[in-house]
Amino acid sequence: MPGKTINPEDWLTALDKSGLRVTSVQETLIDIFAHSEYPLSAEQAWEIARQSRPKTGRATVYRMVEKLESLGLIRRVHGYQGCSHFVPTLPDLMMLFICLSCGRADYLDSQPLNDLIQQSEHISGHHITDSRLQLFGACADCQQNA
Amino acid sequence: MPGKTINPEDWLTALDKSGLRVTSVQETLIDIFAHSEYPLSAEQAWEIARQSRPKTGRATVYRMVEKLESLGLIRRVHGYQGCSHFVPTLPDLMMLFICLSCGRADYLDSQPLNDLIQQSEHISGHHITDSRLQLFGACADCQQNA
DNA sequence: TAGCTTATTGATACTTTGTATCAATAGCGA
DNA sequence: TCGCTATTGATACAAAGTATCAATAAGCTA
Repeated sequence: MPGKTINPEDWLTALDKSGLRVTSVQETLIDIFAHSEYPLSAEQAWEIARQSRPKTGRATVYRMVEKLESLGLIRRVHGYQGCSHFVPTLPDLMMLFICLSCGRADYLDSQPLNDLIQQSEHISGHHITDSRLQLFGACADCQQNA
Repeated sequence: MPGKTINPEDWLTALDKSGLRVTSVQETLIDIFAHSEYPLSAEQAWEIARQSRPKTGRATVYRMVEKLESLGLIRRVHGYQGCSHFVPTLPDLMMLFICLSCGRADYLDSQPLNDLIQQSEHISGHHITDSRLQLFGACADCQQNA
């Protein structure tokens, strides 16, 4: 599956700019989310964090996940694994595809979604300010290997 | 907000056909979901159910919500109120809009979504078998009254 | 670089949401 | 109407997430 990279440095900068202190827990968690190919829940992130940082607290991870989400650095995945998993946000690549076979996430160009939203606004008369779209299926790799 | 109607009779028929026994709890819950303008959680449905049927058990409601969902009679709303709320499924009207002001749900024609999915499949090479799209904003009514 | 201030952390307790168990109940066919 | 058995309600339990608060550590100041 095609991978787009994420720079943890940028995330720390974003946290710093938001007025928060930059701590070692943050670095650990940012690293975990930035490098995972799979959507992670707070619980899963906690488990991974404790491998390299055993005393990491559970509440701390939940708090940090909340912060990262509210800063827009990670986004919630709605769907097959429940609604408690998160993936890194990639700027300008908004549409999320999850492979039901290997579980990996892929990001698709959001322009078609933007068009759809405009169209729906026009037809319905509603003013649309936000959207959640998730696509599921078999990724290109898994189709070949099947 | 424009309302499309739902026939509880059809739901009971669907339950019957699925091999389940038709019981009074089911009738109560189907009625609740079919007539609510707002997405309801299992917990909320339980509260409403006890108004007319005080001894209704909590687990029973959770079980029934699960059944109704697996039969495709209600669908989960992913978004602002968490991911535990459900709305009735309307055939051929798949795209869901939730008004952030009044909370009501509206159903939009899903053809644009189908087009989008086809387009995304073509571009990405993934095989898309399912999708979740939710739109949020201010409905036509609430825009006027603002 | 040591000290001070205060945001952040970790541990714990708690709340909420959802699931498993099982005897009692009530659909529904005979 | 009877009898079989799926469904129910009550309870206990598990999982997911939040609140509290003393201890810790970031980062400023001198």
